[in-house]
Amino acid sequence: MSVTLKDVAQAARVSVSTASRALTGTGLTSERTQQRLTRIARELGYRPNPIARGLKTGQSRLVALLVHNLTNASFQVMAEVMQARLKAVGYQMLLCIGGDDAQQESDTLTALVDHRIDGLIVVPTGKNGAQLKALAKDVPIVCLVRRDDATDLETVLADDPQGAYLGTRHLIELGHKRVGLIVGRQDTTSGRERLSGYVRALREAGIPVDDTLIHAGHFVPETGATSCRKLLDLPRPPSAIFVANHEATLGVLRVIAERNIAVPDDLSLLCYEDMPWFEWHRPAISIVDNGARDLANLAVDRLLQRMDAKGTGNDGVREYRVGARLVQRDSCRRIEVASTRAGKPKPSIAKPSAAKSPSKSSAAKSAKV
Amino acid sequence: MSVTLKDVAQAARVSVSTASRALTGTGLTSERTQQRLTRIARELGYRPNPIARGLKTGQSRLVALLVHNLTNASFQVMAEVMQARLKAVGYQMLLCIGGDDAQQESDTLTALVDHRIDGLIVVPTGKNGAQLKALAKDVPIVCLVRRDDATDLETVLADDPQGAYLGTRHLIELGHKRVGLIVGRQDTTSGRERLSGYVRALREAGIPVDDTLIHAGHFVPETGATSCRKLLDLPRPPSAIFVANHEATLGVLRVIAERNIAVPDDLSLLCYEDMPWFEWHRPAISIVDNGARDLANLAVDRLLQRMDAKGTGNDGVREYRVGARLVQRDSCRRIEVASTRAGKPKPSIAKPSAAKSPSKSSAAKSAKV
DNA sequence: CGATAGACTGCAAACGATTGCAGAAACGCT
DNA sequence: AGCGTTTCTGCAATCGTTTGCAGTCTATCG
Repeated sequence: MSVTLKDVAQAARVSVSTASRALTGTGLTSERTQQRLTRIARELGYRPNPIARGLKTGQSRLVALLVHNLTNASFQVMAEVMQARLKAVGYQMLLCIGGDDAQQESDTLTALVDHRIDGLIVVPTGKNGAQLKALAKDVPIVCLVRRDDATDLETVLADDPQGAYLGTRHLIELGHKRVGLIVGRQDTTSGRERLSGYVRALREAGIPVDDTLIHAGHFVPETGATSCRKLLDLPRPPSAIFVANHEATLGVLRVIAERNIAVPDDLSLLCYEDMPWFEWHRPAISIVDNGARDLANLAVDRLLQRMDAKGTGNDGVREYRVGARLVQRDSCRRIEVASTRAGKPKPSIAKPSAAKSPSKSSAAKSAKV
Repeated sequence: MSVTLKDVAQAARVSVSTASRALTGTGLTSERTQQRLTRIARELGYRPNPIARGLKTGQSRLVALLVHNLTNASFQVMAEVMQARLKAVGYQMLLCIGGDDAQQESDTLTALVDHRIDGLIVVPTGKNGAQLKALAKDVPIVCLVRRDDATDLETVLADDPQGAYLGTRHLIELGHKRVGLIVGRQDTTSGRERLSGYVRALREAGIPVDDTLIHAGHFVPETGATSCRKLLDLPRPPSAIFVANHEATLGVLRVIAERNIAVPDDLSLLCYEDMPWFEWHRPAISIVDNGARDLANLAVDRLLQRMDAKGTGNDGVREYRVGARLVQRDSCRRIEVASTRAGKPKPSIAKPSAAKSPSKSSAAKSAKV
């Protein structure tokens, strides 16, 4: 079948062990034989068998990335970034789709460690914490994007509190007083943290938090649709909606289309995490970018370090954050008075009038004074 | 570290070989010892080491799926389907992103065979035909969605000629005489085949093929935008556009939004391959479904069969097609049929008759095309 | 010139499983 | 009881590498 080390050794008239040492560079080998062997190996097209090697060394040069699904565009770019990074240092990346099913995730997990992966980056569903914790003894693990509270694994998170804060503040600075929030389930890290960022921005601006403006739900488009309808049907509907639940975005857009709502003229819209077509949507949709590339890079950094420092256990830091940033496009508009259509005359005398740094809002088309 | 076969054998006071035979079920083993061993193995938490097993058997129980990217939604569902299917028969699926880079694809390919994968399903870029052909000697390979002309690999294709034919015929049956086609590069299987299906439907209906209505381009949104503009700017623009290039769809939608064109009142739109948000877009977009799930299933079927019938080489059939079907939603509209009885070439401009579709046509704030 | 360190090299034993072959036990039959 | 079958079990080799240990060779020094 394929060329083995033995073949190379025979061709070079040395023993297998010498060949091994020469090719791996380990051990003492004379300069000459080393060069000779690499040449011969190349000529013969020798490729070391990772399986045999793995059996002996206990390593596989395989790193797995386990995500629950790939519909979220961020995961696609993360996967690509990671694959490139890992390949550069000699690892093959295994991308596995865990599904939302706990059993499925669990099975995949054991299959992976059976295969003696050298490292694992996982977006935990939170349903297999115990297993993850146990596995962490055998293989370096880094959690991504979500924290699993049942473990104390090293975790790389988006700075969701900050991202949600930035987004909300942006809308407030544009003059919005009633900002609807559609956010994810409150039993997830991101769900909670984004809500808190939203609240913080409101507080900071002295705007009271109105519970009727906040909708938390599952990570599916339907959530977005129903939440959006409820928001719009409010007696005093919001002048801006912050969709801080990526998966809900489609549902929101659907309702907006259904009702022929003009964005941003009738309603400002801000979303979370980019989609490739957002900038081509009319109007182009402004977003809070959670920094997927940075997340991916940091996760790989952490994992590699962890894999190197095999024995070294608890090294202090367990949680990393990567910054979020606002990407302004055309779906948010400056308004003067908060509620435009609701009859109630709003006391426009906002107390601590924020808007100290209006920032050059991108081509604000209609900032009537 | 982990429990080995030796541990189990010792605990059961039998030899390793007996333990192996009992647990794998191969060979002759007494019913009693078999049960006893399985029990002990379970108690000890024994998990066979796939690496060691692989070294001996030459198999890895790993199957790879290599795609060039995951942005195409079809690939995501295919990946999920395949993973589930393969897991059910005891294989772990490796999902690899080849990128559009030939070198990258090539590297990944060799890494995979180095790891002794048992099978490979690949969406070939067409740039590594020679390598694929060589690899096919070592490992069963099935091509998916695209054919690599440099090889004679077994290939599972969508029925693009039929799909394009169905779509075009649908539009024709709705009364459209001028159907614009936006299609992929003509050096790809799908690009050519979809064009041919379009032409066939036209011919069959006695409609002359107008080259100015046909735009072939790269698999990127920009293609869709520029093609769409050109079509709309024609002296006699089409009354329907068939976007048979999935990746171009976003560009088309963008132009339609830009120009405030009312779909389907002013223009009928038919796309190829679903996206999860198509049914929520307003209007919901009709598509030709290429049958991603079926494709995935068939590919797995073929691969598994091929993996079983190891030695058996050329078994005749080399190309499989899975049927396409039309999914009618709201983006295509019947227009006044020019002539029901004779093929009278009637150049009359379609009048804006609103009678036909009772649906709440969207405000129609726009002028005519 | 011989001893000795130092630099390489080869032998052989792992790693954890599978598997051909031969020996042992159990069974039925005359 | 003796014999041939059948049924099970164990020994040992093997897959392709790595690696501890011991042996060989060269060169250097006294």
